[in-house]
Amino acid sequence: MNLKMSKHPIAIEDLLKQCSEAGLRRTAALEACLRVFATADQPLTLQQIAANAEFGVSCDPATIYRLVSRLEERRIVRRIGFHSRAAHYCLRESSHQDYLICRDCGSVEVLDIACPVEHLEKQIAEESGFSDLEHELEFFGRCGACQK
Amino acid sequence: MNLKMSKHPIAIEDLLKQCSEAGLRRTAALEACLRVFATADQPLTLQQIAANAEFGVSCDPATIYRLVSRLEERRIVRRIGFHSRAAHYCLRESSHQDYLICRDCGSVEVLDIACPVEHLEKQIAEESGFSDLEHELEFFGRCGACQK
DNA sequence: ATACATGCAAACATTTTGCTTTGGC
DNA sequence: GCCAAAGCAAAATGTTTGCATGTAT
Repeated sequence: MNLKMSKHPIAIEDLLKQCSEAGLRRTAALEACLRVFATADQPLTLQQIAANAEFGVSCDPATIYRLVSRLEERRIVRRIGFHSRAAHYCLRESSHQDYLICRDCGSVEVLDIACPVEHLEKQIAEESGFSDLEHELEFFGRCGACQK
Repeated sequence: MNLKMSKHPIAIEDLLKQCSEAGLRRTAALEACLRVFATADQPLTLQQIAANAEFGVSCDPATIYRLVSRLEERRIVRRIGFHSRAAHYCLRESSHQDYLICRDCGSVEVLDIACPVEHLEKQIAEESGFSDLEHELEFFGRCGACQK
């Protein structure tokens, strides 16, 4: 089994169509941004998007920020990881690493569940050459209070 | 089954002992910080630590930053989530949400694995009252290059 | 006494917003 | 022509460092 993702080519035109259906205008920055996303083999920061060779045009950071935010709102791209700007810390003593996080209010709950990926972790350690593997599992959603 | 974590009391003295064995001095800020961590029911930001009622003493943000960094280095606390300061984005089109991340160089690889938590996600959705659940699974470690 | 920890101030990186101008529809 | 998007500038947020002073060991 190969762990790395096998990339099938993504058609920019399809993405552009999605965007226009979502009410976005076909601008140079949008096309550039989609080109970068479509060819990227890993998640990118806003800076990395701008710096990518595929991007081609020069563009203000604020523009990329707003553009990607729009894409995120329209669920064409996803922002990964904790959405909070600040880092979170907890005692290592507690072995829990599974979280339930509200997208809206940012609340973080710790889940008390049996970890389902122990076996997977071993396999990844062997195949990837990474050492000292640990993992975290996060569930993102909208909490009861924020649904109202 | 109750998803929420059941907290067993954590002895501050034990933590202080760990710290002193790790070469840290027993300062007011250290004690305050451990008090907060020991009573917290979720991961905290540096600001939340300082603002917590348990903290008690007033203390410069830079001090807390360095203190928690020291605790992290000594593996007494853990920093959760992507360690990068910048947010990462990717196309939603690709359904992959499993990552292998190097703690040192920050590289992010996308893993092509069958997701082991579908079932769990349904259960959590039912029991938590959260809507629109999605999840991410991250493996953190040290990549081959960074091990040298 | 010494080295580690703190406070204060400043630099830094990134995100976010306000306002004007440009350009897609 | 209208409204969304871009550019530019500045504020906001959170992290990180430098240096002088304080304090645990």
